[in-house]
Amino acid sequence: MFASAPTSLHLSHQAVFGVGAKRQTLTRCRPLSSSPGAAQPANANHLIQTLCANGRLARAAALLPGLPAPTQRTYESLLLAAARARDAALAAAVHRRLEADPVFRSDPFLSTRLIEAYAALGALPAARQVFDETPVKNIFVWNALLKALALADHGDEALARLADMGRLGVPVDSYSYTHGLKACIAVSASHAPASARVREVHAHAIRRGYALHTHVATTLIDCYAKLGIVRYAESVFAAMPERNVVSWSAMIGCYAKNERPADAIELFKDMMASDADLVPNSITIVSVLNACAGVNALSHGKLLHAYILRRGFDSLVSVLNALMAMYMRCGCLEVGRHIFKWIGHRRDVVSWNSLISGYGMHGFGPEAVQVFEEMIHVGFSPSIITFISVLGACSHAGLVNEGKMLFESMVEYGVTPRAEHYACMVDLLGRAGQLDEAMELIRSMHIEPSPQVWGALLGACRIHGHVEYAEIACSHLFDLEPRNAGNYVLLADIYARAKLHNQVGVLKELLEEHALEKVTGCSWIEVKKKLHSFTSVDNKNPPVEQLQALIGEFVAQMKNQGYVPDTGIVLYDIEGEEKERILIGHSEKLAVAFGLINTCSGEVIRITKNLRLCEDCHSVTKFISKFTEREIVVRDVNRFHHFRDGVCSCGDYW
DNA sequence: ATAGGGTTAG
Repeated sequence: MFASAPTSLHLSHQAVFGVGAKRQTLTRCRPLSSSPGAAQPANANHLIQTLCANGRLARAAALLPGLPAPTQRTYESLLLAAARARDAALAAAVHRRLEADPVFRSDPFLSTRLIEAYAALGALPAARQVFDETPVKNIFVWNALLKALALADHGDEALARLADMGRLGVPVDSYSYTHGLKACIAVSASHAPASARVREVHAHAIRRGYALHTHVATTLIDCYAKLGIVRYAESVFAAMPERNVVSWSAMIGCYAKNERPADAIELFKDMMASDADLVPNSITIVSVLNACAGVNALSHGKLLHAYILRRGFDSLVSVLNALMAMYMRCGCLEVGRHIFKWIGHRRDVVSWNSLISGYGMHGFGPEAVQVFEEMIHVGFSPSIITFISVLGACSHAGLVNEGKMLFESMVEYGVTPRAEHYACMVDLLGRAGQLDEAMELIRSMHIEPSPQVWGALLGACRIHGHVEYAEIACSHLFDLEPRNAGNYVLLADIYARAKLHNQVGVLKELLEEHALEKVTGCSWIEVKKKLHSFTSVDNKNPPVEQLQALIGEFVAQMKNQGYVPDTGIVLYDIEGEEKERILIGHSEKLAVAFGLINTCSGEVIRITKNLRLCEDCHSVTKFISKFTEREIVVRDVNRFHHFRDGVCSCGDYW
């Protein structure tokens, strides 16, 4: 009676969960209680499985060698646990045991689990070996290999394996495509560019009738989003018959990632209007909040805030982090700080990073450093992004010594400085006028300086009129990013201010020769929940004339007080008066004028600009804030400027 | 048995 207990227990376990019988048909099954003398096997199998489930891997591993007959379930438990705990030694031990097992050595189910475990451990060669040694490769085995290739960013090999499947007549399924596509978008060293690989798999999926499968199509959208090919993502999305929250979220995320936040918000509205059963989840919310932050659409962000509270999404830290970041990026630092407090003990590194960068972008350098110190004090480990945030904050506030100390301290926290951190330091030193030190730092770099590093130097050269270093920076930038018109324009600007007109001409020819278009200055403002945007070149709209006239009146007032328009920067060969007219038409001034006309007195005017704020707009906006007694908050590409009573929060340092 | 979308950065 008692002797047979383990066996009957085992059987009833299978009967209760209803899995054993099914698995017996799928795979070979070891006969239960093969030797009557060993009451151990069934017991030991259960024990190992229990230990694995409770994370006690060392004990489970110790029992394995002495176990004469492990079951499929035992192997599976061990492999899942090894993958979860990143225990490479355990995975290898199970692998060895499995190879010596006459019953399970060729079992495709366990091969799949083994490949998955090796993939999770980053051991691609071992995963490949298991795959090669599996005699009967079912679709699960193939898909596990494709997943391993995706995790290891081996796009070309994934493509080759998909081709193998076709040649061998293995039917490819939707899982094969999703894994294959994920492998394709890797940018690591490979033969074919990522976009070519994705298009190849896309074409393959079309031929096999899988391109509209919900998971496959959603993955395609995400791939094209990551590659920046928005129109392909759009066409996949448009062709889908059946869209769910995930596909909508992927398309919204595509716009948000590719600098089209306004389209992301519009698509979210479409989603809400399209189907009552389509309910946004936390990921949708986070994407849309990010888009709101991107266009400074505070009123829409507030609507989402209300939605979050109504639906209980405020229980999720990720949502609160995104909400907090949205408020701060829309100019409401205080609200962001309040939400940070509200998150309380649930805050994670992202929350801390957000607060630091929030202070940074609003020019509160010392506060950002203080938050950094507090974060360390309460036991958080700073990440790569923490340092980018805090160094950026130092840069905006001109905290050179603090920045240097933080940069030096990075190694102590186990964070190796990357090009991004060097770019922050070059920016910090350069803005502060320490151009020689900035140059020295670049020369001391043990990694290749990125375009961002040279770009930071070039930006500093523009502020301080340093022609020599600007030329050095550009000699690299023209090589690294030949199609970036901004670099040519900056250098031309530096030459123009140095009155080197011949060189200005040379650069203008270069721009035309390569048909490079500079980014048009664009500013926008939200009035009555609607975004109104202005560009500098657009002076055909009748309302713009009215706005220019208003600015003209302010400028006339300012001239009486000794203001001289900053016409040194305009690159065209035109007369002084025409230059002034162009300055008056700068998009940021137009947006301010529009805000003055269309908002009530006392209301804060919030403007967003896609480029750095120019000196002339900065001076004029300071004047307007005093003259009209209006608070004006301008967000440019880098930071916030709070204009109040003729003074800007940046202290004219930006 | 396996799979799809998100947050912090200059």
